[in-house]
Amino acid sequence: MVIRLYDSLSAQLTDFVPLVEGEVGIYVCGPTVQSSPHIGHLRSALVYDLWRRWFSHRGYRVTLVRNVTDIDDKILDNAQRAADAGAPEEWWALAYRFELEFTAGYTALGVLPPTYEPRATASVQQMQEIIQRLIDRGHAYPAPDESGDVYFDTKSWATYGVLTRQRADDMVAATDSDERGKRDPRDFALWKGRKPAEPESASWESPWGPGRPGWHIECSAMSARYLGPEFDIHGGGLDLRFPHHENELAQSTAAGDAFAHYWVHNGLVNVEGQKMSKSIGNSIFAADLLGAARPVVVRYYLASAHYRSVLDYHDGALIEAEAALDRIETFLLRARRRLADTRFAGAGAPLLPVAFAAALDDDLSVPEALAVVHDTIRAGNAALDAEDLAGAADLLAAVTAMTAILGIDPTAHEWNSGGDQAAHVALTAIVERLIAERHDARAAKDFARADQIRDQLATAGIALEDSSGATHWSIDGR
RNA sequence: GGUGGCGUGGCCGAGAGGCUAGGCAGCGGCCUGCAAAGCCGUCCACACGGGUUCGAAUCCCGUCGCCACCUCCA
Repeated sequence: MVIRLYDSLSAQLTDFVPLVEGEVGIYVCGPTVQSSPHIGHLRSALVYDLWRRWFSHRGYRVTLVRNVTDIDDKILDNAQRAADAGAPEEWWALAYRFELEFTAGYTALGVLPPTYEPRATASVQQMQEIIQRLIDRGHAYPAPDESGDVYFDTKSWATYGVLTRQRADDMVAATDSDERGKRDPRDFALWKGRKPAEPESASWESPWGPGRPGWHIECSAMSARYLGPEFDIHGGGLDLRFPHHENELAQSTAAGDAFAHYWVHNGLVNVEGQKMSKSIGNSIFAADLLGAARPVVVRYYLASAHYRSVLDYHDGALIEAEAALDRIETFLLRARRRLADTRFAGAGAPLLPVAFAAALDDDLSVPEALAVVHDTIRAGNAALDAEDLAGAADLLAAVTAMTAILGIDPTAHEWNSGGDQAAHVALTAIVERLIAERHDARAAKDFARADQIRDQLATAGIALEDSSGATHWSIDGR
């Protein structure tokens, strides 16, 4: 079965053909760690986590590289601002502090660590080598002023603009405030000469004088360093297509690297139909989102729209996701409860439904895959209703396998951090005592008393469900 | 000016020439002492106007509305 993906460069769905049989190398643009992670960063990381999980399931050996850009104008600006405000923090401390926030957000969401997570500052030498190659090949030039800047010469590269299908002449002239020594306004900085006000720690020696890398070069350097000059998939947010990815593509190919075979871009997240922006102040930060619902609910929500669609965050979005996930959780628990202590416990062929696999093969169509999950749950519930335990066991195994691949099994260990065992034992004793009392009341047809007990437990957030023979209790549906 | 995308039932959100997802909410039923959970049924939509076709939500043309990017961006 072949995996198909939408390649932004050719603008069409394409069969994925790996460079090396059985292997796939994926480079994803990670964050510039200049401020706290928001919902869009989480979605992006999750999208490539899902791609990675699916490729792995399909038997590929996946090398996923997601960088951290830890040197950049904004990081320096923010550090300077902190100093101005009387709360000095070194730029590298600031960058690392935010990097830890990103990692915490990813971890909470169940995003698996990438194979490697390189920092830009650790690959400055590799960047300089590419810049030198570009100069040697006539595609880059040191600025004629004394700035120490080096620019990519867009006019020298005929295919500049292919990724976003733009002709240079049609582009709106850059409103770049600092053109300095550029030959053309579209040229972009590969290397930025050190300015007197900038900290020495943010400066590296180079053949063109002390300075630091421009914004795009780090990805060209790190992708080549870890995946090779030619690799399979390059991913990132849709907003990075231009200029970031366009420039990466231009500089890498102009330097002689074959670069990525496929380009994948994930859609952005809007809030109440609007783009998130600092000026509107409508950003949904990772910490807020993860505080608003169980992490697995957030994961389900972020994964539930197709990865290339715009995802709109609105009031109630998490409640809807919670409802859908509760359905999954209720089935898993119900089925395991019913099958426990039968010969079907833990049985069931763990076969992935064909439709589920086909959906994910088709450009990672998680929405369709989720439809299969829900269809399977309906069939599983029906099997349980009909006391078809063999059938239920198979369907339970299928749902377990599907939700494991998507990382949305709410009963999985990763989402359940132990809790207080002693407290749980104590609670169980009390609740079971009340359930027994209610059982007696029901047997005596004293339904007023039975309902009173149920209502009291409900007030404490404990729900009772009667089924044939036994009463099941749970806290908040869990 | 250039490039790309979107408009689907009460809401979210897939699909992509005929078999017309899925979730949530609603309604009817079954089950239950009553519930809950579950099951069955129901609600059968694709911005608008033309066209192609035996057949269009899907293809083509046009119109309207919305959005993104064009050197800060996941």
